[in-house]
Amino acid sequence: MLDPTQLTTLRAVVDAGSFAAAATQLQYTPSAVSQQMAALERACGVPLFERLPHQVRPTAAAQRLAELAGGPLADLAAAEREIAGMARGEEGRLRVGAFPTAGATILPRALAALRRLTPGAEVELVEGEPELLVPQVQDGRLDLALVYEYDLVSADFGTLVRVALRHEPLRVLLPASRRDVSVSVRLADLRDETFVAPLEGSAGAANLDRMCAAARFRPRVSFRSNDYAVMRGLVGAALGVAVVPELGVAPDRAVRAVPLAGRPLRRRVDVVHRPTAANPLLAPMLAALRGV
Amino acid sequence: MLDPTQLTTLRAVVDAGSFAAAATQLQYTPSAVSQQMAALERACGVPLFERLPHQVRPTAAAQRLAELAGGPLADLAAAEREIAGMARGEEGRLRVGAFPTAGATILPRALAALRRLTPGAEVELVEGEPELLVPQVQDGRLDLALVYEYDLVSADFGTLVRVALRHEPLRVLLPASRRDVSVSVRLADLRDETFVAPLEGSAGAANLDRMCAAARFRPRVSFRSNDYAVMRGLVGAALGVAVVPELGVAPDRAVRAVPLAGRPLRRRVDVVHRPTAANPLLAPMLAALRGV
DNA sequence: GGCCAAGATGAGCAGCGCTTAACTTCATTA
DNA sequence: TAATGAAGTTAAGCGCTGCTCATCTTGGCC
Repeated sequence: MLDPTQLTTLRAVVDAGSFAAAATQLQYTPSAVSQQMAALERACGVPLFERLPHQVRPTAAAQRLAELAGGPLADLAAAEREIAGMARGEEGRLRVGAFPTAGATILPRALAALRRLTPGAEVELVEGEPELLVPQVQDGRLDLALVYEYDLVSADFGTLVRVALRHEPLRVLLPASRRDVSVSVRLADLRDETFVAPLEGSAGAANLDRMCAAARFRPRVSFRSNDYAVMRGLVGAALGVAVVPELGVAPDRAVRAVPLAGRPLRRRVDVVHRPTAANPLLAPMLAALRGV
Repeated sequence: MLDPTQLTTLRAVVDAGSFAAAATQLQYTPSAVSQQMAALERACGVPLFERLPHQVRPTAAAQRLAELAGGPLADLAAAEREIAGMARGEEGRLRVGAFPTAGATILPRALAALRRLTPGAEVELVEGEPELLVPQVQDGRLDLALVYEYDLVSADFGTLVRVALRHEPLRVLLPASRRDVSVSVRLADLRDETFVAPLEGSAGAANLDRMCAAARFRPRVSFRSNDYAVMRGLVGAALGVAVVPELGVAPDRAVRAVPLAGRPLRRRVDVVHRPTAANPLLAPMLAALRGV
């Protein structure tokens, strides 16, 4: 492979018209230019200069080579600049996963902060439950993901790095018509209620089951959904009560959200990523998330 | 400047999927590949691989870089091939000058021979008198030139290299009607003739003057031309006699060409070029010319 | 549990490419 | 004609680079 350094020097020589001028321009000694050009001639197997007293004259081969080398040298420099931009996080793409509620709440604010930090970055968003996102982070399809884990339902994040973002207390959703509870409610007092529960098999459903088991009852379930808006609607229609994390609470005149009495049970929200911080945008994104 | 060797290795790694496979493919040791990629990462300032047990996974930056580098690397290789072709004389251009008669006689045969030697070569032809061509060879506008020099009119070729191609005897052109001379003629016997001479100031005219001066007379000139066909026409019309080199003789029933008696006076035909054999096509062309 | 494969790391060594310095060759100028 | 200076070349020296070889680490696999 022809040496780009020598080709750059060749172009400088052809442009400047002499070894000495090219040396000045490139911050070399004339000797270095002379040796580089001699080496390039050896590599090409063709004379690149006619040696005249006090000057050199580029041959047709040298002029052609200088011309041919211009494009690739510029392209390499452009590639270097683009990669440097990626290194600084000015360009590049970050693939982010998030559980549905986070996508609507935490993420937009974090992404706004990221945009301020790295205006050129592209972000690809994937919504899904932690069980779906974690494998994608592990195998590299995602750079990071927002996931949750109930205190009572441990999840497996393998070797991924977890950064805790927040701990959400769980709330009980009651129809607004219910006046029999005030500032808080004990779960055991809900043993005779009908529950609006998460879908069977989900971490939320397992969490509810374990909470109730700790309170010595099995919840009677009337409806199931993983969509907190749906759950609120059902509760507001007095079709049951629900236990949801704080992010699942929204202003709704038909629904009251009441803290649980006793030891606080929570859902933690984590961001997970591979230990290798391979994407330069990962650090700013983590910073943005922590700042929310 | 990013190192093309490392970029080539990067592409091999991204293609092959592992350092070891790339090493095998490129005839390196795995250690060399590992060190090259570490150096490239240092140069880029961005992780190019996620290190997993027993494998590496190229990051988005690595894939982008491999993609970006493909073009320039291929272009550099293509440039190298083209220059190698020029070095072998398979392509490239040779700029040849020749005096007018040579252009019609010696050159075509030499160029046919050159075409056999280097089929891909391009030849640029310039016709002109030696006084015009020699400076063009000296300053590089021509690679070589066919020139002549009369024995009696020395020419200045500066530092150019001269290769003698042939020595042309001079001939006297007489109207065919002239029966008073047979196998040869002494110049002194032509002292009362009218001459068809080369243009004043040309080497041919100087040659005629000096020849005649040596024979103790000044030629009476009726017509002047540097075109041998014109001169033959004038002689054939019995408007004078002429002295021309052998290349100026052509079959013509109205004209007889007779050798000069006495010490042979000649015109030498040389090829001249700069001492630096900078054009790879120069050597084959010289060979072709010598072969004519 | 032992083995193997992939990659990382350190030592060592050869070669490359720079600078410095001295030399050659001309052109310019006194 | 001699001195000066500029351009290029060449030799010496040295530090850095980049390879190989050897060794180590890690984790999958029989």
